[in-house]
Amino acid sequence: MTRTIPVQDAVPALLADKPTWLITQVSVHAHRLIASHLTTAGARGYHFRLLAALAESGPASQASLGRRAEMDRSDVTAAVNELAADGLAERTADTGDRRRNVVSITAGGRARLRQLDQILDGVQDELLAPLSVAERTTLAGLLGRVLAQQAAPA
Amino acid sequence: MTRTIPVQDAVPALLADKPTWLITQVSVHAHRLIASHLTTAGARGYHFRLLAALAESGPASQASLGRRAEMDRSDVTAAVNELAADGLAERTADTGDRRRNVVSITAGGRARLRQLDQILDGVQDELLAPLSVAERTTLAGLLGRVLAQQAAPA
DNA sequence: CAGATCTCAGCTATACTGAAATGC
DNA sequence: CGCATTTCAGTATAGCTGAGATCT
Repeated sequence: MTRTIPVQDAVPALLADKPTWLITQVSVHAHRLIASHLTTAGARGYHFRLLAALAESGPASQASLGRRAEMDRSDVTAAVNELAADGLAERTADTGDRRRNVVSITAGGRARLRQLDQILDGVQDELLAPLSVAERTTLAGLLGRVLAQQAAPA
Repeated sequence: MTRTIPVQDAVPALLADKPTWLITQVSVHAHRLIASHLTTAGARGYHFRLLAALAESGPASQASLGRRAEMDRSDVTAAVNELAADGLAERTADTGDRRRNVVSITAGGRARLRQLDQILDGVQDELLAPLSVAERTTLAGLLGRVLAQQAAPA
């Protein structure tokens, strides 16, 4: 299997052989695909993450949303503003705990979530095109185990 | 390096099941490990990348270095300044093509490269601790094939 | 009192763009 | 002329910190 990389501009083996390099490069590629496809649809990655969290776990405070979608507390505020401005989510006061807002997904938000999910599924296919279904499962399993260690370290 | 992640704030399945999400999260984790270990040694990731490129392919122009180490042309300038200030690389004029600089690695640079390489090998072990040797090979192979498609798309 | 929440202002690192100066 | 190289200035974005106001 030959790759068309000019010899003079080849990535050093000392680098190319390291798993962290492979992961980083694939991640960069994935990020570009996602940003490109979502931008076409007028969305951002965090829009999808927030809508997914809202759809799966129901209305939530912004702090909880941030933890579930792996977003900083400061950035959730602006992101929810964007979703609300587009009618995809609603922000109301929490009558039980008046420090909090309660953010809920709207019908339009659910439709948007389905649309973005389809776009992202297409990105998975594009990114993993060289791999068979079985290989994609293997890859996801290995990555999942690496991540599990991070979430629950020794 | 902070780790939070209470159990009740689980990542939505719609997200957690996507390979791009797994890859991104592992990449973030890897980046934190690398930055943490290299900072302790007073280095940056691009220092290693540049030194590796210089050691493997010999003296090179900054443009070629940037392509090999996946760095922007603008950022190579500052990075080479840092290496030169530490005596790890030397910048001289190219007598054959007077647009170019020729950057060479020094003896100190080679020693530094060996040191950083050992640090990064340790990071690989830490990141991939949950996987067997065979599984690490499988993971690297799968990621390599995904990347190969990126470098030489259909 | 300690601690959680929301918001805003601002910081830092990274990646990239534009343009000028020089030379092929 | 087009194109490559180096350099600097500036932009955009993500991720994060600090602090204040409010509330449990």
